Parts: sequence; C-alpha cells; structure tokens
Amino acid sequence: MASRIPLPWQPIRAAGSGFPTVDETMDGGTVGKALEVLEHVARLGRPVRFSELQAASPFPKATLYRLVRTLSGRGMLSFDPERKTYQLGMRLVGLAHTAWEQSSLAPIARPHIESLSRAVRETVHLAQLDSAHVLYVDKMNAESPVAMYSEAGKIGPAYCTGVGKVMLAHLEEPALSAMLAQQSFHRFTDTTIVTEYDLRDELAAIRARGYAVDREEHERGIICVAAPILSLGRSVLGGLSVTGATSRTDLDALLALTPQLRKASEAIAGEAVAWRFPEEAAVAPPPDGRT
Amino acid sequence: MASRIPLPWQPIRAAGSGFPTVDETMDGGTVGKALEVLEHVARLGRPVRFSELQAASPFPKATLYRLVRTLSGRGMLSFDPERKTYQLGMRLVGLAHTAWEQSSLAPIARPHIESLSRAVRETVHLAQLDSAHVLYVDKMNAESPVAMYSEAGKIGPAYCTGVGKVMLAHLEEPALSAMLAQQSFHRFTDTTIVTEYDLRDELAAIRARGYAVDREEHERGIICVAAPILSLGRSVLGGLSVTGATSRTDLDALLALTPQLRKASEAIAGEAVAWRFPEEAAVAPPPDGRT
DNA sequence: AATCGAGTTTCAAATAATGAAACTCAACGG
DNA sequence: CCGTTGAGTTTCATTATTTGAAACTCGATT
Repeated sequence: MASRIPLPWQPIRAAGSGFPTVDETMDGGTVGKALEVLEHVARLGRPVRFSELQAASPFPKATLYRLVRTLSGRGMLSFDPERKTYQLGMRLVGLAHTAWEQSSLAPIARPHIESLSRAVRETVHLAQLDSAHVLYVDKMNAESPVAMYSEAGKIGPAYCTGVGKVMLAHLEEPALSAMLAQQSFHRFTDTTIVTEYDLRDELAAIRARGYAVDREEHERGIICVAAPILSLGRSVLGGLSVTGATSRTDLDALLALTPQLRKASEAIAGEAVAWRFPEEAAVAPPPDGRT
Repeated sequence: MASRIPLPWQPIRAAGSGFPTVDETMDGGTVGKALEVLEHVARLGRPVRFSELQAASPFPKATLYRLVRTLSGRGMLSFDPERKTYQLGMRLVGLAHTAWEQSSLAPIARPHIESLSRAVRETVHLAQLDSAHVLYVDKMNAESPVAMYSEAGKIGPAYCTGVGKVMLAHLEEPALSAMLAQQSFHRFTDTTIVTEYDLRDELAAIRARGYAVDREEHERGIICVAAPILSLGRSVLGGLSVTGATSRTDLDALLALTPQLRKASEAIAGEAVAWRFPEEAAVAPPPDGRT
C-alpha cells in the first residue's frame, strides 16, 4: 500500500463505474464535491478534524462544513463529538454488502475461489479494476480460512500486482492508456516495474501468454500467478490469482498451478456471462474455446 | 430482513452517524437527494432501470438523471450499458473496507470474537446500531470459519434480534423512543414481539439482567444470547451475541455461556475505550466494575 | 481575565439545480 | 417498409440552492 506523505486533495479522476462507457464529464456539481470529501476522508484512513479537511480541500469553510454535516447526517461519515473528528460511517459497510451481493462477479465466483484455494492449498484473490487500481473483492486463505474485511475491499496498485497486470494486459487501447496514466510507478521492491514503457512490454507478454506473474514486485517475499476473467467479448471482468510466500514455495510451484487457476477463471467467466446474458451464453462459444 | 413488497421511496430518516449528537435537520440539499437515490438502489437490492427509479422517486426525470450520472461517474453506482441498469458500485466496497478499519469497535473486537467463538464452539456476531437497525459488522462461525461479506454488512431488525434488543435496552430515553418509532414490528415467527408496549417491557428486563435472549423471534430455529458493549459512560457501542440452532443446542446451553459472552463484551469495551480515551481509561473504574 | 483558535452561523451575491418540453433512437407492429 | 411507441437523453429559461466573506460562539490556553 503506497505511503504518500502529504496526501493532497485529489479532485478524483472519473472513469469508475466498472464499465468504461459513461462519458467522463464528471465535475463540480455539489454532489461531486460531497463525494470528493468522502474519498478524501477515505484516503486519510483515520479520524480527521474539520480543520484538517479544510486545509486540504479547495472549498471554503462554510461549504465544507455543510458538506460534512450532510454526509454525517446520512451516515456516510460519522462524527465523534468528543474528539471532534470525522471518519467514514458504518452505513458504508451496509451499502457495500449490498453492492457486493449485487455484483455480477463476486458472489458467483465465491464457490470457485473456495474450491480452488482448497485444491492448490494457497491463498486465492479475486479482484476487479476500480479507477485504475486493484480492488480486491474476495479472498480465500487455504490455511486459516478467515477472510472478511481483512482483504476484501482493500485497494492496491495495478502495475505491480499479478491481478493488476493481468487485467491491464487485457484492456483495449483507449482504456489502457487512461489506466496507465494513473499508475504511480512507485518502486516497492527492486523488481517493481517503474516505467510505463517497461510495463507495456510486460503487458504484451502477459496478454500473449494468458497469465501474469508477480515476482515480488509489490511486496518482498510475495509472489503470485494471475489469470484474467474475461467476458465473451474479451472485456475484462476481473482477475484471479494464487499467491504464495517465497518462504514456503517458489515460482515454479505456482506456475504448475496455472492450469487449475485458468480453469477456475474460465468457469467463473462462464457463469458470470450466463448470469448476465442467459440467451447469448447458450449460443456463443464457451470462453474456454480459446482461438 | 423485512420484506416490504411495494418498496416505496423513503426520504431517509436521519439519526445516523453512530453518535446521537448531530442535529437532525438534514434535508433537501442536492447531496441529500443523491444519497437518497443511492439508498433506494440499495433497498431494491438488484439492478434497476432508470425508469424504475424515476417511477419511485419524487424527482423529475432530468434531476434524477443527473443524480445517477454523477453517482455513476464517481463509482458509487455502476451502470451496465448493455442492460441499461444501475446497481451499487464496487467503489463502496473499498470505502467500506476503510470505514471498517477506521471503526473504533470492529477491528479491536476481532481477536475477542475469534477466541470467544472457538471457546464456545458457536457462531458469534458483533453488531452496531445504524439508523435504528442492526448492522452486523463482524461474524465468526466456529465450524466453517468463513465469514466475509456473507454476514458483515448485513442489516437486520433491532426489535427481534438478540443484539438489537440488548442495544436498545441500554439506550437512554430520548434516543430510545426515536429508535422504537422506526421499528416495523413485523411478525416473523410466533414469538416475535410486535408491539412497542411489549418491547419496552422486554427491554427493561434485559437492562436489569444485563443480557438479552432471542427465542426464535426473528427466525424459526435460531436462538441467541447477547450482551451489550458499553462505554464508560454506559452509552451503547455495540452488541455481541452467541447464536445457536435449536436443532443442535438449546437456550439453557446458550445461557450457560453468558459469563464468557459478558467477559468478551467487557474486554472489547475496555479496549475500545482505552483506544479512544487513553487517559481516562487509566483513571476511570474498569467497565466490569458494575454498580 | 484576556486571548486564541477551532468550530459554527449568517446573509446578499453568485451559481448550480430544476423541470417542462423537445429530441434521439432502437424496438415493435401494422 | 414505414410509422409509432416509449425509454433514455438533452436543452434552456426560471428558480432555488450553494457560496463565501465575515461575524460570532465558546472552550481551551496564557
């Protein structure tokens, strides 16, 4: 997890919504400002005083004040009157639960992730792209199978994780450049890819190969192999990975698991597509019939 | 989970924010409207078309249109262009993760919940009040210890669950009446308490006794005992419960676990208080020194 | 007791939201 | 094949909300 120090106000790059279709003219509406406040509090990741927000935000005191008041009144922020601090409200946890269940990927993938992690006896992650970053939406640890918020909901970099790279690799060009422009290219370890140029090379190789490898690029001692979850039209629905620690396993061992990984990701893709397009799924070639 | 059928637009009762202090004059700001849309989509719990929203909402077409557009652009909603449907966006999952971690209760309680569930060999729930309803913020199942979004984030009724009743029981009067007014009093089973009058009786008994019991009031076959998590000032931070199925256990067996349950809830309270008020915690009487 | 500063409220001016109606376009039926 | 339908989208003058400078409150500090 990148540790930027000053953590400036960010007007939020748009591009969200999972599908790259909504036109990107999102801007200075009042609602947008309120959501920027929310995201800023999230970025800080700790209780913040009003004055901290006000120093970081471009909004005048009174404006910001009413924004946080409204957000608090709706439970999106929670205000601690003793400490005079704001933090993200638990209402978000309820909303996220619904979002997760509504998702056309995570609930469907759950059983596949469970069986895959049991079969390979390693940790399995399911991720989606969210604003050019990796959003982990599910996790199954083979050893102590306790998942919960420990990982799901976590956001990580795309350019130096297995799932991130494999999802980027399967994007088409207008979208890809937009995503690459948002990577920080922070050097986490000595194998981290830190230039867009090198990353594009790597992505081409990944696309040709069909899976990605993380050679301790994000965290020393952590390696993984990742496969994409693709729709019939080959658009990226998500990414699936098997992660291991160098202390217990090595890359060759993980690579030996790619057939199982790929089988799981294709099964998930098939079900996700069937769920969303019951008609087409019956007609179109199954996603494992690679060309 | 109450199953209202027509599911009308609800202007949202305020009262959120965890602490009952923010004054409740939250209203027709544009931001509030946007959040109402978000909550309405959450209530429906499935992908919805624009026209469905527009039929249910009091806003004119163009207004609603720009609201959903803005929310989509920020990833709070996700729009499926094929289906022309909106659903809650995965951005919420990322925000919820941060909200959970920032919370002064859930992360602290985690280890206690784990050890309690292992000790009693039953399912343990941690909940907080959110808008007069029960928000489950953590769960540990002793058997198959897989938790995740399966339960965390779920919202349930307060008047007919163990955690709900035990939290209500320890509220002070202005807040309590506000909460009771928001209960649906739907009869789930034949033991469900369905009048405010009876509930107030039950709450008084619970308060006197220090723990609550759910005698299949919400779901047939499911019973539980619940203890409150109280701050030094005796305000309600959350609720902790041990749940069992009548097919495998009975109320007497669960009641025998109350000492352990109470010990865990007091330990959580102590740590939560210590975390929030490092100074006071050292001075004030420990929360288990009941008067 | 006076000062300081974070947090809160006020109000005319500026701006953004509104909502009726017109428009687009794909699906459907004659 | 063309006209109709209706969901979804855009426009624009009107209207209402947001804005932001400044004044105020009140607890904490000197």
